[in-house]
Amino acid sequence: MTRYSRQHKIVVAVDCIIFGFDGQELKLLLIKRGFEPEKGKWSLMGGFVQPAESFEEAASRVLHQLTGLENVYMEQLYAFGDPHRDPTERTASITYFSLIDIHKYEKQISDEYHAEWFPVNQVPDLIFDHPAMIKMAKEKLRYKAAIHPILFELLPEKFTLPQLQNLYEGIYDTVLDKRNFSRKVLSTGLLIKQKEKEKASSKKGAFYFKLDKKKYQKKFDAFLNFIPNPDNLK
Amino acid sequence: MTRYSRQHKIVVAVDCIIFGFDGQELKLLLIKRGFEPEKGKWSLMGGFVQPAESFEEAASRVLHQLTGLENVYMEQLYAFGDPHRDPTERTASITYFSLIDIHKYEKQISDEYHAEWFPVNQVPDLIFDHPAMIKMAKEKLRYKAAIHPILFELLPEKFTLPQLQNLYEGIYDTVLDKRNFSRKVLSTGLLIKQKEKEKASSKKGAFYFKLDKKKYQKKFDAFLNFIPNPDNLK
DNA sequence: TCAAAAGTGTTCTTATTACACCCATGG
DNA sequence: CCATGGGTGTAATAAGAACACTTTTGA
Repeated sequence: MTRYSRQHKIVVAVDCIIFGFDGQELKLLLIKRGFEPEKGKWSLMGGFVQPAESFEEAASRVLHQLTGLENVYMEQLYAFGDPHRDPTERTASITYFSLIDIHKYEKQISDEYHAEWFPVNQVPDLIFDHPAMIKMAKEKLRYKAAIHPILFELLPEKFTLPQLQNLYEGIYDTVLDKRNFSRKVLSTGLLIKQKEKEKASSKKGAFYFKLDKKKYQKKFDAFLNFIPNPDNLK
Repeated sequence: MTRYSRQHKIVVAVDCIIFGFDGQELKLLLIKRGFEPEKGKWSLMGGFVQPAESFEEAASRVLHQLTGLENVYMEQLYAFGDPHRDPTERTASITYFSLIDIHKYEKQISDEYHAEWFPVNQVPDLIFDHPAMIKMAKEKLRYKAAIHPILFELLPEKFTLPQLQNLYEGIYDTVLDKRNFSRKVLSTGLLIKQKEKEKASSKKGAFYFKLDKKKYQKKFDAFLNFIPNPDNLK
């Protein structure tokens, strides 16, 4: 068969913007780049797309390499293609952002890559256009979480309402009324109250909830509205 | 400097999903593909990314080639990268969707490519994964237009409320109450009433409106809510 | 026994929906 | 003079926001 013989060809990589939540603040998993150029500098976890791989497969592979995790929430963010974004050679980057339960990733794997979690607002200097990627990912997360029940992906299987509220407050850098928050969240029908309480962070203890996975699938694309005035955010 | 010498390289193309509205229904501009493989079949307008071009630049160039238009609404949709999506040779496609005023494009240019407008729900057989691209673009348009004042991009500078309502009704395949619709639209403050009326489509005539460009810029990312129950759409 | 965090109810305000009549005009 | 499509108002309902006290219990 014919080929597009004279066409310009480009190295294509994937980069993963990996979010986690430690109960206090939103964090990003970054690695120390292991090869030239910019070896030893901080970077998003990435990798080159291999001949038999789709972009999604490459991104899942890369995420798995770093975290040991599979089947986590991941979506394509944006294709970065500026011809000079990597000074070595033209390289496009298809970026993916994922939300993981920070307690589930395998630290020893992560250690091999010299990975560290950084608070989203205190990331170190990064290579190339990775700061722009992170900026876009943060914006998209805030945008999407204001409408869709996406943040549960960052929490462990069982979590409390105060934990969930903390997460929203952290992401939107705001303070929410707990009465209104719990009413709104519970009114979605997405949460199932457990019998046990989390007793570590308060004397009274807070009830655990689990996600109702079936309803979650169904409501995922629904427009919720967890954040009162998404317009008025800082 | 070093190069990623042994890395797999990929031909990268852009494809444009071009929406227009003729006053009656939402349409897509498609071309007859001019080269092998699949020469003569219907296709999205596309082109290969050139060495010095970013993806955005390539997409703008391709759109301009077909329509003669510049500075129209365009946003990146998705990067399609399945290794076998083009049987000739591995080719990634970065897709962009744009909204144009259907009356502004230059028909003679379009004729060179044997381009035609098709109602979005009656597109012919298309090459490769172009049907999936169109499906995604339609979904994104509906999604986005339910929240953001994006559909004005499809209308001429001056338009009437009935025209605008027709557009929303067409895109959501629904019927809206004109009293509630006009109240909601006008309450955004985005529209400036003109003195003239459009007299072609009714005896009484309908007032023209123009977009308040400044407010439009400001409110573009705001969450509006033109469609009563985005959840309950068919 | 008290400090600290969890949990819950009511009122007010605003937004959304449903719904029906008059207006202007060209034929 | 009437058929056609444009334009407008009101009342009922639902959703969102503001707000404060009681409960539990470990130290």
